[in-house]
Amino acid sequence: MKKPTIKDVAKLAGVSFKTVSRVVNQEPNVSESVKEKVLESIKQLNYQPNHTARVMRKAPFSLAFVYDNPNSHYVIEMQNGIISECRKKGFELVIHPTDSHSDEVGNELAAMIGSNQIGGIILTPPLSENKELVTFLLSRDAKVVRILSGEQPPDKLAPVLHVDDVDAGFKMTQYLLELGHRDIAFLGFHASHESSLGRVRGFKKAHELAGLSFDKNFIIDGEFTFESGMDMAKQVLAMPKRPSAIFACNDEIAAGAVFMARLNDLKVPEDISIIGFENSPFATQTWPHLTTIDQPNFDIAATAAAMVIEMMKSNDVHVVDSKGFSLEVVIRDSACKPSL
Amino acid sequence: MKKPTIKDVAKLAGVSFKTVSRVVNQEPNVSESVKEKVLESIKQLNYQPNHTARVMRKAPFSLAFVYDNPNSHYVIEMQNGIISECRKKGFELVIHPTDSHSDEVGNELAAMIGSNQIGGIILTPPLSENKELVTFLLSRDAKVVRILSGEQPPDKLAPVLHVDDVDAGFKMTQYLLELGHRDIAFLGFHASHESSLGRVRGFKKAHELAGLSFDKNFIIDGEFTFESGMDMAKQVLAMPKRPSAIFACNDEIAAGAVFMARLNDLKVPEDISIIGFENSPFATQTWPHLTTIDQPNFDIAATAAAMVIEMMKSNDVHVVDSKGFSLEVVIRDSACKPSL
DNA sequence: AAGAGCATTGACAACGTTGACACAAGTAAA
DNA sequence: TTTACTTGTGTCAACGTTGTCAATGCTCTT
Repeated sequence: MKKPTIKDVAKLAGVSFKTVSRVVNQEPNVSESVKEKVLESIKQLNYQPNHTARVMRKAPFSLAFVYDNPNSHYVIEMQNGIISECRKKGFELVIHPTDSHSDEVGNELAAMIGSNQIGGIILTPPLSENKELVTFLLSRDAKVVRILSGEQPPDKLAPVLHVDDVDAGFKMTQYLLELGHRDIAFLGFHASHESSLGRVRGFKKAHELAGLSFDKNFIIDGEFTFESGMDMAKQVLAMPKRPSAIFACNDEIAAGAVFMARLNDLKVPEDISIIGFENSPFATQTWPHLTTIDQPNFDIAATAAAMVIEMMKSNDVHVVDSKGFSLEVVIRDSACKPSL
Repeated sequence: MKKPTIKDVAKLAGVSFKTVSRVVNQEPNVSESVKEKVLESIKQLNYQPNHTARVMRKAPFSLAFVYDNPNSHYVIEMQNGIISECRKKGFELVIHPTDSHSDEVGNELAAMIGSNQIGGIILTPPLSENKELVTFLLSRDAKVVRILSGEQPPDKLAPVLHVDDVDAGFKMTQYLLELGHRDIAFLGFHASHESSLGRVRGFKKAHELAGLSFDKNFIIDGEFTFESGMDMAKQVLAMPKRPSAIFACNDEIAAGAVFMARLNDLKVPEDISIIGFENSPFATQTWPHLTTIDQPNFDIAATAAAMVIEMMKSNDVHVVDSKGFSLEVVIRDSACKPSL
């Protein structure tokens, strides 16, 4: 049995296929009686408008989510956020994992735009930091939304969802300072990592504002991994003046640090407070549960999707404004007042 | 500047647009000289065939990956496997997260099939176990491939990729028995979870084959989470006759068990061996690194994708056969010979 | 040299939809 | 009563491809 087309419905309802099209698209100027008849026929034949033909006459109903991120939790949260918005609006999501070190991304995306497969693109770091890429995509008529770390959008090229890492780092540090900690180690400094830079900046800012100095040796370089977290914690715990708290740049580092603390017979948080960043599953899969910063990835992604869809619908880049997201401290069990 | 169409290319090259179509589709019977001219024009105009129009005349070039799984690592690995295959074959992936408890899945997918958005579907557990759903989708002309746990495909409805959990459970248990363990606890029995059932079956089989009995009290019910792992380990460690090894049904459980062992001042693996299952990032993000079973999710997914694509291309369900995957033990540092 | 056969190319319809426009009938304004 | 506008409906072209078939010209038989 072939799939029914609009013409089959029209024949059954005894009207022209254009009238059926009108009913399907909820256009005005269809009499109640006819509309009813048509809807009846649609149900009877189980008719589904052909999405492809539709796209051909209108614009693409798909957007691409481009990522280059080893953190599957992050990707899935973003992805789910985008999808939830797409479902609401009747759009489709095409995912595009990539390697940001490859020059191919731009061309691949351009090809998808050019072939009408997608109309919009959501870019995450570090791709979203690549100004050339954005400009190139824009020149190809893509609607682009970027998710970036930073207090403010860096330019006016395309709308940006900026996540305020400085503020988050500031809040978290302030929380630790208020608990009474004075010697806080920062684990996970990474010069080429925007988020890391923002978080240290907030870390410093909080100290300055409180009129406190901090030991530069307490800022440790490292990767965003469990193992690097163990290494960095090892360094820090071996120092003559051991910190009373550890600010880990993400939850994996924090989990590694917690583990290393235990290996050194230190209880968390009684002997040493350790906080994370991201509120990933890790945060509740380690013991104690991590006090951390919640990054509302799902919401950010959903907002980004809503923006691109808006831009695609109105065919205008300037229909939406950039938007900032501030992150909040989630208090759990891995930090407390320092022991005297 | 509008996107160039096949007709623009034809005009520039001074041939009919049908000839251009032939060149683009690499059809035979085009003279070298003409082909060259056309390719030149294509490059000059930066022409991209309109994917949508193409789909309308042929069949859909998209397949759906349907999942209902809280494990983001699993989802991402599958997803990446499918995409890698899609890229090679010029297909597109549409992801469809869902709630298997909802009755909507079938209708949603049927709508996507009906509207020509997708042609094939890859189903993962527990959705793939739902025979009604499969039958329904098949009746809607979908090409379906299922990924299931089990030694053999349960029916001939649609091709199945079956992962042999019994064999894997068997191998892992055998490994522990060969190390010399005689009291092994099984953490994570779950009556409605096919994989879990298979793994226990292998666990029992290995004992039987070795002519050994096992303590039924050592088979503990629980969820596939870190916290449940802690709970179950707690139960088992409190038993009068403490096991010398723990068979955890997945890596999260194992990580929870490792943690609980440490809380009880037991060294892993010296005092107690703990093995995982799945070889997720968890396995190397806990200390010691977990001896576990590797599940080649990426390969399984890629194979599944290749199958669906084959079925879509030839428009025949019987063009591919079901396929079994056997899993292998990955030896790391969390299991050793029992102390005497 | 003439017909058969093949390689090359083009004209045209078709896919299933939407948009532009036409037309008939009904309704309000003159 | 005529005019003009509104409402409901239909006809047809168009979107950018691919499939069908016909036309051309060439080579190969005999």
